[in-house]
Amino acid sequence: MPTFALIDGNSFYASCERVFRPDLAKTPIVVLSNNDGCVITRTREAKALGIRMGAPYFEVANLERKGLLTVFSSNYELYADMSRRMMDTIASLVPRFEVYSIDECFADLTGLTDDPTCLGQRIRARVEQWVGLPTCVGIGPSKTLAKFSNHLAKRHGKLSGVLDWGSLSPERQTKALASEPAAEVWGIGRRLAEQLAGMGIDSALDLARADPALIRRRFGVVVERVVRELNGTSCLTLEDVAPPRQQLVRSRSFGQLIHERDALAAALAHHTAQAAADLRAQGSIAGLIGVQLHTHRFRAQDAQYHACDWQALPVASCDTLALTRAALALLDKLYRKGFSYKKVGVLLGELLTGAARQADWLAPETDPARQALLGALDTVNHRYGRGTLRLGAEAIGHGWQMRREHASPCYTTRFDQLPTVS
DNA sequence: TCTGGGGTCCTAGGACCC
DNA sequence: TCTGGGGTCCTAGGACCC
Repeated sequence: MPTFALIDGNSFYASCERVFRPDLAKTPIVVLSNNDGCVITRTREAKALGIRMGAPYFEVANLERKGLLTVFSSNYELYADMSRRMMDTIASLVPRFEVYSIDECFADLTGLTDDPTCLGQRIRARVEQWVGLPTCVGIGPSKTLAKFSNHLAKRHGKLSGVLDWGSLSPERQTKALASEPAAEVWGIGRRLAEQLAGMGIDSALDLARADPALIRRRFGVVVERVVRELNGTSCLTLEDVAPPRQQLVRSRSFGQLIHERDALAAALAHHTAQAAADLRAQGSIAGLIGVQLHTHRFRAQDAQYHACDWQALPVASCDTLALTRAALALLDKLYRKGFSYKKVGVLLGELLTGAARQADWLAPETDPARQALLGALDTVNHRYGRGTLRLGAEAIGHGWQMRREHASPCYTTRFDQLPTVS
């Protein structure tokens, strides 16, 4: 029987901030979405203040003004680097693992002779000591039960952050499933939870006891797998090699509404440059490029315009210049004067990676001089920070930058922002 | 006044083919 | 009156995840 562990960081983004701000160890913290829009991470203390997940910033600004809450703009450069350190540390203790998201990973503990709970505690202790981040570990015979155990480990302080499903008696397992709503189960979102409730399936236990054949007919194979996994039959495997991405999207809302084509073009050129760099970092080329343009969807009084168009690239490419040219041409097709724009984005599709890319014998070799130029671009931007070297197109318009009024330094990735010892 | 961004998978239905 | 049965590919939409 397989054994999976799910390890995830507690209030991950906020915990990353705390590593460099020990003065905030016990205080309520929230981290905001891009553009300081809404709350996406809350510490336990912030939850205790009654702050909702997804609450718009203005709802919590009051608490901040009174000094009851510390607010951070999201700093993905910092979180991504802390994530890498956390994953490297976990890799030093488990034979195989899968990075599932920025703050969590699955590990395969099948066949290990160690007691799973002890191993879970070792993982927690090492991540805490080496990286400074608090984690919880859930262990079970399926990924879904590992997730569920992790959820229980978070909820019940008595468990000291680790729960092995296999260590519970059948009676305790039944009680645990009965104590949580079906919506807490991985793979059951709001819509499915509503439909399940209509069938009298309210708790995780109800779901575990549902007839898989009936569930399959009503909801398809995905939910059927959830039911089987809840009963300890593993249907999902550990994917330790990440499949290459199939598409890449890069878009941001603006800090303020934009009317002029040039400002849109500057923002779009910026997103395209970032997307092209991401593409090169994973060794892919794109065959298709798209641009999307949006007005502010929450401003009902404004005329709305939402447009998107695609263009096949003559040659699949990861070249910043070629992609930017194509993106700007699409923008000029889509742009209509007179609207107040809130967001622009670039989409790259038909990505080819690795072997698939080699097999594309129709694609001519990229010009070596151009390759050297792109290599230099990536090297400089990696060493001195993204955006150090960029195209002129990014600089022709202003006013589109994100709002990030509570940004912390990139303590670990920029020389000029290293933490100093006082 | 203020409400993010980036992914994946599955299914149903239509076009088309033999 | 009768008017098959599969396949594949593509797209749109819906659901989920973090």
